[in-house]
Amino acid sequence: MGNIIKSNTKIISSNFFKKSHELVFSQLSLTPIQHDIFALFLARIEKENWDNYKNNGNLKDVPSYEFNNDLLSDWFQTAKINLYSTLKKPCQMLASVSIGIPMEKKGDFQYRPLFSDITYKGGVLTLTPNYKLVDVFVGASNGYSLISHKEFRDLNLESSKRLYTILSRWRSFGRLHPFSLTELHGIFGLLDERGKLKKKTYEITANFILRIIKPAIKEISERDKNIEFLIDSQTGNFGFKYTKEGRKISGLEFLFSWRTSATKSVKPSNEFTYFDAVSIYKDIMSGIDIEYTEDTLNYALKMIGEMMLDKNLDFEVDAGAFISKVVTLKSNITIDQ
DNA sequence: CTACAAACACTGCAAACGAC
DNA sequence: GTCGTTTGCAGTGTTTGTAG
Repeated sequence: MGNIIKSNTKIISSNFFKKSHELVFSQLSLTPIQHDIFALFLARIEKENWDNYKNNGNLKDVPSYEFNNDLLSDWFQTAKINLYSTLKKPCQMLASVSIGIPMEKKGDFQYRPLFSDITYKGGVLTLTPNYKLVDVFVGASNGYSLISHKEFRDLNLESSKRLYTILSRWRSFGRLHPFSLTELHGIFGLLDERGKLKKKTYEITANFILRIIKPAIKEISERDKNIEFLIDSQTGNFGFKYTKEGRKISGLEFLFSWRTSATKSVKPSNEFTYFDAVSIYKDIMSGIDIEYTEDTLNYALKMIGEMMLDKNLDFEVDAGAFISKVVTLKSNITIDQ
């Protein structure tokens, strides 16, 4: 095989992995362990691994990612001797999992397999992603969720992992707008390519709340002490509040607050990289409702000149529009305080 | 390290029941 | 009757134990 990204360290160096906006909202069903395998891959993938392939289009330059059993044992919180049992079934299924790509035209659909190859041999797991999904994996256009992988792995329920991803997306933003039921169905991976519910159980809202929302909130609150869920004083519901049309539940709002914001906890602002600035630029320009610290905004402003000169970016940098948005965001910060 | 199987936990579904 | 809640059951996924 061609371009193997070796696990040159026995640990994943960052505390976080990035999940692109496209991935978060794509149609993809995974079991809890499959989520962890996928997270392992996302924690290791870097845009630069794909430079050769992108330049010459040669499939031999599509990277594979290797993980040794020390790392795997830590990642899956199981003794090395159990790795085979832990990984076999989930990997076997994962090799045929495909992702539904959102299409412009209604009635069209497209699926692509996530991985082209998954091998476990001599205690080494090798993941070869589908080269057609690079942009989805590295998040070419939109923002991303910055997810603390330790807590993500600690969550046992699939729904917890999904909710945690969403809450991480708004980590520096205290209050998230209420979601409609349809939006929630999408977030929890319950919709097919036509936007219909895949599982008819969840047409009944109560089942959805009882089997998905409540357990997810409960588990996250137990595992991550950095997040605090609040009790809805009217109903006593823990961590969420209904929005209703008449007496029918039409959506809900998660009631939570992060004790630390991602921008503060990832690294101090003097350690921001150029890549962080690009991500911040994309987030702000796509109009996603995030609350930034003043340091963050200042840093992104400082890098805008460099971004304009960067020929590798796959989008046009509009410095004027960006600066005016940042000025507005900065004035909001001072109003709030 | 690999293989399989039993025990256990979770998910999806349906049906019964209660509040309005 | 409609919508929300609770409960039981069967199928699937995960964990743990045993053996080669």
